[in-house]
Amino acid sequence: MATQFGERIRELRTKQNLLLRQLASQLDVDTSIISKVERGDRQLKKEQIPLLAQILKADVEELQTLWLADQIYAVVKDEKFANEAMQVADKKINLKKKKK
Amino acid sequence: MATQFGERIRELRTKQNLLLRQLASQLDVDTSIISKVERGDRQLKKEQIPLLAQILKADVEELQTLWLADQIYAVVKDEKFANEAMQVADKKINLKKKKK
DNA sequence: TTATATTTGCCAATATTTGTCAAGACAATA
DNA sequence: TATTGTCTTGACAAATATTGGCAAATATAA
Repeated sequence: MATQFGERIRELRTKQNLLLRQLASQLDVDTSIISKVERGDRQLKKEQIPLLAQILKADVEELQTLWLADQIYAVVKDEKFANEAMQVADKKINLKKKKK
Repeated sequence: MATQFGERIRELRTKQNLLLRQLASQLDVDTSIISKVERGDRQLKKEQIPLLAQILKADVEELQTLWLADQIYAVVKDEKFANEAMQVADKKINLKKKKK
């Protein structure tokens, strides 16, 4: 299954008639990396997202959220108790938020 | 903040009057590793959970769930859009489940 | 104090991730 | 069919992260 992030990137890129190689060159990585990212074979590095968003004229926060969702999914995807673990993690996240 | 997993392990271990070194020896790792795991400085390897559960006479699935929750939390803990990403990931998880 | 338990910082070994390159697949078209 | 351009894939090396163990430091108890 492809990643949310990758699918969105491809969508944005093709809508703007950008070639993989053009996007790659602006991001300063090899074309193959973007190809893999869009297909969900690889994760982009978090630090590359802001520049990517800029190139694609996209909302950084949207891309960061999709990227993060992919990271979460990667961790739980084959786990039997994914849902239970998500709930436990969720509680902790919101506990932390309250504290602030 | 300590991990859910680590806190539970310590709880189980102390209740059974096991020393770090005794638990460590049964798990065949250095004492310091268990110390770090219990304090949340380190994550235990997933493969070690079944044996650990056995030693502590605990429910494997409970420990696996706590462990997984910690992995999720580690990924999102400093992220502004943790909640949004969790929601996105959640959708994907349950989509997958339906397919089966 | 002394003895024992736990914690901490550091290192080496191992594993994972990242990026590049080169070759291959595929489609459009001359 | 041969050519061109785009995209995909796998192999590899370099960079980075993780793991476990040691030893010194610290805490706890007798």
